[in-house]
Amino acid sequence: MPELPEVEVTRRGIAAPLTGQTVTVVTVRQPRLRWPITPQLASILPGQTLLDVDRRAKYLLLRFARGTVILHLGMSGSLRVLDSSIKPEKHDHLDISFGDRVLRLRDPRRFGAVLWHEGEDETHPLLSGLGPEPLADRFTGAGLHAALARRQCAIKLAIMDSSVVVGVGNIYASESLFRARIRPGTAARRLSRSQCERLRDEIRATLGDALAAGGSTLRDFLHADGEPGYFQQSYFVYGRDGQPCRICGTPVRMRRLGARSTFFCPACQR
DNA sequence: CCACGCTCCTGCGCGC
DNA sequence: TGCGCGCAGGAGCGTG
Repeated sequence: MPELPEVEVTRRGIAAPLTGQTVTVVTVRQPRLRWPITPQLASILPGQTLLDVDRRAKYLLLRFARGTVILHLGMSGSLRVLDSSIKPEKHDHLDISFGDRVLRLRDPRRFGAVLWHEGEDETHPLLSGLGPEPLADRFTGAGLHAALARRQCAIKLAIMDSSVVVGVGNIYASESLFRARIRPGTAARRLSRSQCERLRDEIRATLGDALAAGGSTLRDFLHADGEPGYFQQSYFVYGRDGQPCRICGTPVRMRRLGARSTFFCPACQR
């Protein structure tokens, strides 16, 4: 599932070949994603030039003169830049064509979203109220500590809450907490200031490492086959229930937290 | 304000 | 090249 590093790699992968290109045709084959693809997209976009591709949380923001395409990949979404002659396959729901190249969205589970928005980002309900970007300087240990002060929920749920910090999904939540040596079930408000500093640093390091690993897959965005922007890392704890901790050898444990699989080392994490 | 459960959807793994 | 079932998962949203 695309987490923030994958989304950022996707952003770079599509921005490079498409920025400055002008939309010729929009083809919607299946509008029913998480919300319907904005119906007017096919009439609005042609003739407009892609000015830039930004990212906020896991939302990709395709900038045009008249507005922004807000695009989320959900759980199974992927974007590729292909030659227009390549035929769409099952689950290829949307094409934004730029002459002989096409930006193609594939999303088998259809948890993604493609919405047209005119106006400032902050005026859109999906973008207003988002917390800090984890890789930006504005995300600080002190700020995290303050955000957690009244939260009784498990720290893992808190860092997956987009009003606290954006872009930390299920995998990297477990990984960051392992690296910060904090139990996922700890009440958020119980974290000390120094633990928050540590957690902040490890969230950044975890996402940063994944981003670095994904950078090498950029070329895949211009290929027809292979999964673009996806990269299998070797995780410390995620998906490793019962296997030895890579640091101390103690079997990794799995538990449910907010209906999500959560992994931790009972010895390394207190 | 906060917490929690529901919901969307399909591929996959499992048991038979 | 089986079939039917149940789960996983991002994140918005409604409810208490």
